[in-house]
Amino acid sequence: MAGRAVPHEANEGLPDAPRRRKPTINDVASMAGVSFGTVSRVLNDAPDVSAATRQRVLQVIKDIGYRRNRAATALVTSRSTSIGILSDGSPRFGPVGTLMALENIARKKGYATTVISVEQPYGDSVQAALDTLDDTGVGGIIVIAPVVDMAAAVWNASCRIPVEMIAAGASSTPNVFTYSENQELGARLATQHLIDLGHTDIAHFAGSMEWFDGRVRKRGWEAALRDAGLTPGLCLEGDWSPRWAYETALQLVREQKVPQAIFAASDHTALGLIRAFAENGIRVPEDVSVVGFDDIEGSDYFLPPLTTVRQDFTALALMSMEVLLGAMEGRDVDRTPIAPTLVVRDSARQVSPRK
Amino acid sequence: MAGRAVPHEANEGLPDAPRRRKPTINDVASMAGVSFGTVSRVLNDAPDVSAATRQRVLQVIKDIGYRRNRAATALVTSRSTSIGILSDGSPRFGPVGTLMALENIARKKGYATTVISVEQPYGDSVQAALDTLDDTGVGGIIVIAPVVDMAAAVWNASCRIPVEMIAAGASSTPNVFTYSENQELGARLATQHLIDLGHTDIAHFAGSMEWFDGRVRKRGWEAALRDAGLTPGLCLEGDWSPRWAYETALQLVREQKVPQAIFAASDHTALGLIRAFAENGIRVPEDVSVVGFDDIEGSDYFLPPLTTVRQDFTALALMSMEVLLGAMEGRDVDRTPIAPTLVVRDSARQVSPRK
DNA sequence: ATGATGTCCGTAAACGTTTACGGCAATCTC
DNA sequence: GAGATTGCCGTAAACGTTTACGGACATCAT
Repeated sequence: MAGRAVPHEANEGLPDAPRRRKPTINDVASMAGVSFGTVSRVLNDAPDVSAATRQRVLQVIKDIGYRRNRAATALVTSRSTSIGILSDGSPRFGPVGTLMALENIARKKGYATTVISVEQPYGDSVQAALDTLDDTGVGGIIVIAPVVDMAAAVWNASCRIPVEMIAAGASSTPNVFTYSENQELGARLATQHLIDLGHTDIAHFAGSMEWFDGRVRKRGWEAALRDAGLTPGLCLEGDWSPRWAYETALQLVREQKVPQAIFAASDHTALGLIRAFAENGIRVPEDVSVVGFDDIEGSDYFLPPLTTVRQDFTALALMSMEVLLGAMEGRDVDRTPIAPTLVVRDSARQVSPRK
Repeated sequence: MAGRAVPHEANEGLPDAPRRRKPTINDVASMAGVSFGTVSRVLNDAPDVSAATRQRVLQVIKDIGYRRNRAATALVTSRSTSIGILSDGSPRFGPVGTLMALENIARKKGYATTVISVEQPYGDSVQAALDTLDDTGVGGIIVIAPVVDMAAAVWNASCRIPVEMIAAGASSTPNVFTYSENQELGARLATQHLIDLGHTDIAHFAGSMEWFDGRVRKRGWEAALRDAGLTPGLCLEGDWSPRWAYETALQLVREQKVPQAIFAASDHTALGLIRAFAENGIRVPEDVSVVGFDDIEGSDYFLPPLTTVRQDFTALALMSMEVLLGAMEGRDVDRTPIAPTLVVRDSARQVSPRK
């Protein structure tokens, strides 16, 4: 039976090897010939430990692969090293982008993130999620609430720990403060670009009015027009989908009501309406100018490459993490919103002198 | 001072209200007139407690909003109610889709998820992330490893708790077992579709060979061709980006080497090459048939609507969660991979009888 | 009445840390 | 050289649970 190959679980049969139990602070202490108090001190970079001892302890820690038990620490300090993220389950561009960026920033700041998502109807589910997050010992919570109803649920919920909400254009309450990019500005940028190109008949294919983003982008469109002394044109309210935009645009074509220029509330929306036009021989940008919103991957390779507005999710995540950390530590931080940028490509052109 | 509106933080000024400390099991016990042991029993649905007492305790719990301290529980039981997800930081379609789906499934199964992402170079960072995850007390870890290097780092890492890797076509090791969709099948489906349409000159705009997905999709393309008795045509290896596809396709046009049909490794790739063709008067699908992979949002509204293959991330997440949970509980579960499906739209057509 | 049997409940110890406190040398002060 | 000071370290208690054990009381058969 010699030479039997047992590649892993090598300590399986050893009589007194401690069943792969994680080493504790006491193991370290006895191996280093000190008391657990001393080990705790070096773990926490506390003073009152000589350089020599510190070295020795550190060495033992490395040797036996000791890792601090977070549960025990959390229990006694009730401090935590992770932050919670509550998101809606939607796979849409904005929320997902924010989520990924948040995770990245948190990691760089040394925080783990635990995320929970909720689905419609948002009611108790939001409160429950907040509670669960609290239970897991997060120090603060960031809510990605693109949908108005979800934000309302958050406002109505109660929570011991700091809660920050990322919701475009929503207002802060004493319990939960909000942060977001200045999407209204983004919409203004888009619309203004169209105005600068000489267009006066500028329609809006809006997103869902159940979303803050939809509301705010529409508001920006209106405001830009108003400020330029133009009367807002057609505004159709949809659901962000290419399908809706396609069908709505088809309708416009049938009714011969195709506008000069269109600000689409999202790139996906733009995609749908551009196809509807293409199928009917209406060219973008020659016949109608279009600008989108989001700058999704590939929008630079649409036909035509889409002029759109880009949000900086990394900056957003960075700022909102800063804000949350500030709240957790009782600091006060600057809270001016991030500005999106216009990226101009080929889907909008100078108004043509036709007719 | 009567009637003053103080909607929240109501107990702020009360003299002897315990500074909003979370109630403990002892608080519940004393209020219900039992010992903490009894409360623990009702908390854990243990027997040996009379119906009446159970009711009373439950009522108190509800009244004072008691919630079990997870850290304390974890400390003593060393069991956990959350699972860890390790992902690469890439915002690409596949990984993100998987991530979102995993989170959803986990929540439905009553698990919280804590996610950490790592960036290149994957080396110690992967081991560190695994350790951190372990520290936070997760019961198992799912790694989303689209990139070969990352998977290698996982294979080389060591971890006390079960680790499952989602990596297309990678093999299991004793330490970490893998699971994935059958992307090779997906690629075969796409290629076979082109073959069935009568094409014989079928090129492949491949993804990155640093990705499992890129490798496996290429393998599927080759296999389908071989099985049909056809010799594989041109294969260009790229990086998933529309830009690369665009420039590569342009090159093909210049060299007059545009193939009859193309299987693009991703919808984004398809997007780029279609634009290159469009700019040069080459029509899809009239002049060249294209099928993509991913079925990203909006691909049904590309010009033309893209024939592509769709992965079922929900099913994938469900299965892999099942597998992980099985491993955590020592069960054995079925591990046959999910099959993607072909969704045919307008970008591929019967071979034209030109020339 | 006696012992056996069950039902319900209380108690002690443990999980792995942190923190506050106290103690013992060695060094300094005059 | 006596007292005060400093630098280093050990110890006890606490954090909020779970688990194993044991005890009180009522019920039942004999």
